[in-house]
Amino acid sequence: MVDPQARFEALVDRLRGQEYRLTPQRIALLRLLVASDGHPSASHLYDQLQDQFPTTSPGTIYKTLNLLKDLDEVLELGFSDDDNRYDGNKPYPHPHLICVRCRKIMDPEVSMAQDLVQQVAQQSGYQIIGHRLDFYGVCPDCRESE
Amino acid sequence: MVDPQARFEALVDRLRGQEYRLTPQRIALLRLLVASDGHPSASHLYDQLQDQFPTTSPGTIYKTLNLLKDLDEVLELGFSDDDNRYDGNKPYPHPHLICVRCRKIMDPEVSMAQDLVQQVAQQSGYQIIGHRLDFYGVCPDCRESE
DNA sequence: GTGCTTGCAAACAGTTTGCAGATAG
DNA sequence: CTATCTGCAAACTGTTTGCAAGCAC
Repeated sequence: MVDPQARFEALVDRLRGQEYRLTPQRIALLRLLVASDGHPSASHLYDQLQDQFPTTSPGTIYKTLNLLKDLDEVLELGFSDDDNRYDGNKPYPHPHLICVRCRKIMDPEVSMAQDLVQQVAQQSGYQIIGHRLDFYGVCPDCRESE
Repeated sequence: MVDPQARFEALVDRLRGQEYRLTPQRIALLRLLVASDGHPSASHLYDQLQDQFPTTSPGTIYKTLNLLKDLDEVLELGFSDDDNRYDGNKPYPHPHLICVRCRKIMDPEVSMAQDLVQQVAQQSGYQIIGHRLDFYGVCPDCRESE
């Protein structure tokens, strides 16, 4: 759906275009973000960075993720009972399918989602500026190993 | 939509039916829950209980809310960046309309929501066991006072 | 009287913040 | 050279847990 290399370059350009610095740590994080389609958590990203940057810290990762979030280049999925998850490939609201067992997060294809947003806007009179559509179930892998 | 008195009695019966004790604190909390249609937070409930029970503690409130949640008699809306909110009147998943300014939470009338759940189930092959449909906007009151 | 519940305080977990030293541009 | 970034550690916040005393049944 998204070409990882193109997306990586777009993110690099976006940072370079402003006064932001392209540190090796940030470049590695951007690569990980665009290479993940499982919606990684900060601690997952932290683990993956240990090889290249054994001294990197959670704080740095959160700072970069928050920077990207402020630039609207990453979508943060917050959970009150679990780590936040991040999507650097589709940084705009879209439906998510969450396995309650292994916590894998997928993007289902649902044509009806935008229609629903419209319906809420029309019915309520609110101007809808964002949404969060999460569906919970057990993924095929977890169902199998029951 | 829900008769508060009837709902209150249903909750009381539910607790009495099991081995749970109907303490004055719990009864007051149940009354507050069914009387609120604004999806109160634990700290909001705590504030409201101060008159009647000046020594009540957040811990007790959370314990009772978690008990009701385990009995599927209250719906918990968790937020990673804000207090959890609780709905004791409609303790099943349904769409919410959230004001990003004053954090008021309403229940929009949306006929399409169940269709969307169906569509996700069909398209993904997951058995959907829950969902969370949140829409963000600015409520009329807050829009007015801009 | 029994054992669930309360209230208090400490613990918890994920995230944020502050700061001194390091480094990208 | 300078302002931003990193890494570390402490702080923060909402929620949970442990425990002794209280109270519903």
